[in-house]
Amino acid sequence: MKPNLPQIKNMSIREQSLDTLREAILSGELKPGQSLTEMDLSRQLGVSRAPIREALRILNSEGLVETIPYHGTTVTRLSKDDIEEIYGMRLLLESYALERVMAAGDTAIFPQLRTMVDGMVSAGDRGDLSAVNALDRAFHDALIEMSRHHLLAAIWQTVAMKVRQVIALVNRRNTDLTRIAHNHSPLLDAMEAGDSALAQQILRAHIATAGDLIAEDWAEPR
Amino acid sequence: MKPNLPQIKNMSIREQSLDTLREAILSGELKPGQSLTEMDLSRQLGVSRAPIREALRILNSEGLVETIPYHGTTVTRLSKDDIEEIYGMRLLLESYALERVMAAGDTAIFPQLRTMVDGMVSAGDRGDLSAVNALDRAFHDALIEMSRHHLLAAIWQTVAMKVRQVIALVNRRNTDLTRIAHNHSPLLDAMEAGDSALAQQILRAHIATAGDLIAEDWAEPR
DNA sequence: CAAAGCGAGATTGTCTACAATCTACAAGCG
DNA sequence: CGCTTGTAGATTGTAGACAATCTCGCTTTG
Repeated sequence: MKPNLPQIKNMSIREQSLDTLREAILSGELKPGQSLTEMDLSRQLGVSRAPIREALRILNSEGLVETIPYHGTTVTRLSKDDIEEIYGMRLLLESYALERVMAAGDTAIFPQLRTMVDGMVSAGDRGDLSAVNALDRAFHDALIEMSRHHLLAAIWQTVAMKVRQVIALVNRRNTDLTRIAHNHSPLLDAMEAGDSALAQQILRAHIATAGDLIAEDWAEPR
Repeated sequence: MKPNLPQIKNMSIREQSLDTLREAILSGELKPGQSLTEMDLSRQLGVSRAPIREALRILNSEGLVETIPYHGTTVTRLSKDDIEEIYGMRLLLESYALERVMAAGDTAIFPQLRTMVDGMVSAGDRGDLSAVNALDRAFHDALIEMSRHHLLAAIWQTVAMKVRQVIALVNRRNTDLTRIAHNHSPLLDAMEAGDSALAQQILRAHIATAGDLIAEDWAEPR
């Protein structure tokens, strides 16, 4: 009944441009401080300036770029303070999500998380960095999703984007990644055991550790 | 040496349109569900569609309007669940801000807050609704500002907008307002006394009460 | 009579051209 | 020499025209 066809591309040029630019920023392809001129972008993407401009407005309100009138648009710079703020906010939001998930007491959602954790651990053991990152993102996104709070999910989106950008810009040590991968297992254990306080404690330590590792390595660019 | 000239207005048409539209939505002039056509807006504001479109993209990413391709843009509808989410998020963010403010221990900021509270109480006593609302907003904005957390402030912006919109759409009872006005005083007292736990408790009760009062009165439109 | 197909009108999506503004460097003036 | 001023080039801001798409009522057809 639902063939689930691959949904032929039906996105407006604006949205395609938006996705392309956002992906380039989050992946670190476009680096903080880099200046973007509408003409260049429109030439590179083979479209006119109008949809590019609208995409840049959106990126601007998402905090990924900054525009100065008649001067130009640049990818937002990230300072060490910014990173600490990002991880502080991340902790606040995820902690709230976890609290809601635990309060709801819906155990049916745990197997899904377990699959991700297992995958993450094995990916970490075989040193597949990008797989660990992808599953890590999926796990935390799922946690937010399961909290069933639309506004929280929307805000999470913007914070998670910044987290992604930061991670793409630092060279994570391999050992850190495996450690992070293995950290998810006890968190989920505590959740499954219904031990809300312990789960909170592990989550806090997990995120704080990740944030500190990043902040340590952060080289203030230029 | 500094004649302090009145800084001639130099905002782009896009920004002026954005401010005008946002203000109209937040004040309730443009009601949830109302449809906005770009042509109408550009005629009413006397500008072309380009800056209107860019303004609408921004409002869309702020969650104030929703756009369906080739169909139109409408002011985002608000359900009772939305209001509960908004106040839940508001509580989370303000509580975090208060925690940071108390941890910083900078007492120099309190007189400023005291002035607002005094003004709010007297405005409440003489039944000046709009003054109470304005000072209430100023108080909570100041609290966020004093937490010295740029990302928190940015996120607060979007949540505070929704709060403003909600408040503009309900008929607040006069008695509620004076009660809310007087509630700020003990909060500030606890802050000045350095009693972080009590301040948190009062803040939580204050926001939760406000949210419940709103949610009670909320008539699901259409 | 019901359902599919067609077409007019309206609305959004995109493009191109032009205007306004900024930066930088050179020319003029004390 | 130092400061102001003007001009050129580049970039963003805005406008208007055209294309693509949707909605909805009408017609046609089985």
